[in-house]
Amino acid sequence: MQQIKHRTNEARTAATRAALIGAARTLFVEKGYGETGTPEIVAAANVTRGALYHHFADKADLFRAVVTAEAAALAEAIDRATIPVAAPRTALIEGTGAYFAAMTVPGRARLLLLDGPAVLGPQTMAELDRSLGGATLRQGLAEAMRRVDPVELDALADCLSAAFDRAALAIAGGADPAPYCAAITRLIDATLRTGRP
Amino acid sequence: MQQIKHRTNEARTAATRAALIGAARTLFVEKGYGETGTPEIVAAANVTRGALYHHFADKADLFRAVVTAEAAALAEAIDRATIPVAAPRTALIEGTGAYFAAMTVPGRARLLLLDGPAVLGPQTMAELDRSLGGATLRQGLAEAMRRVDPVELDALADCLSAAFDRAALAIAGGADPAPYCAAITRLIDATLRTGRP
DNA sequence: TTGCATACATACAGCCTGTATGTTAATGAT
DNA sequence: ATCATTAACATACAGGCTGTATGTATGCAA
Repeated sequence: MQQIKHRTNEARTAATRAALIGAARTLFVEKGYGETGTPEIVAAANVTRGALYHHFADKADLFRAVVTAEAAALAEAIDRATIPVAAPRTALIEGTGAYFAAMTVPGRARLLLLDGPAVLGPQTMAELDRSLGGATLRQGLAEAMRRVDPVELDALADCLSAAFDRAALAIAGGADPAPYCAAITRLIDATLRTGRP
Repeated sequence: MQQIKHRTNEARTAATRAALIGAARTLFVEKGYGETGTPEIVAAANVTRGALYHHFADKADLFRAVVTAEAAALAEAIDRATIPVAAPRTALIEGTGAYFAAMTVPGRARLLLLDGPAVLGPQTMAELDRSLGGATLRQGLAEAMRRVDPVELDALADCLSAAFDRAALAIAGGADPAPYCAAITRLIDATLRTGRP
């Protein structure tokens, strides 16, 4: 630990930011945003509060960085698992399966579905979702239901994703995944059936 | 304001509790749970912090009282609007309409759908919902879809109510209600259609 | 009326947040 | 290679907030 000579500034910044985000993620998941103090975070990251407030505007800004990283990891996991498929219905089913699988990462549901919306607001979370994960669900629905008004399709995608979120949260909370998967599959199939008479 | 002689203890308690819950509700809605301090609350309620901590264990306990009252008001509004109807499909559509109408009360969506779950936890909110609003949606679904496994029906009701919640939150956030109502109606009809082949 | 419990009010200790200021090391220009 | 500048911290401080401990007055029951 003594050979740390001539470290470039860029590397220093990356290291401390990563340490802070990692430690903060652990504590935010364990105790929640409100119950986690910055002294605790910097102690876990082996830095001082000065470093924290040098890299982040405030505690909420650090939390935003944690949530953004988590959303990016989620999007990447889904992208990685989603192989381009022909049938739109299959794509939707597989997509939600990938979503559920990626959502089992410990703490992810709490960060993205519980504390995130409360601390950063729903519109910030929606923008984040749009900029990263993209409108995968919306596109899948659009492809499968051509005759639906695009404005209603937006709302429909929003409501369906809320249903998926609730299922993911319930599973993360210890619920049996099977009935939720069945319910979600039923919901998708039922919705698709209304798109083409 | 000087004629307050010989007030019974019960009345005093009811008055201060009501003043605290009312003031807290206003501030929690305006600024959120985390950004609202107890000094602010007691100033708005014209009491001292001593009174607050005499009637409530801590700030979260006061918040719980606010959320409980809000959930009770929501349940009562829905009960009041829901006239016993014969057709189960009509009952479901009317029920969600009553839910949306009751959810337009300013601040209600934030309290019940945003800060509530984050501060009190999803299971506490679910228990609260169960003890007050009851399983209206679940019962309606069960009546319309006899052949579905009860366990899956629970999950289905949970997911559907999440979709309703998202719609209510979006509308409370300024979104156009029309497409959301259309999407929800479509979702209900599509789901019901899967219950009876 | 007298003793007790309730309903507060006040004071205090500890923690946490954000900022201001100081210090060291890297970077860019000469 | 040197020097000025700036980034990357570290430390110290002020203010506010939470929860508790203690004190007081009023309703209540015997």
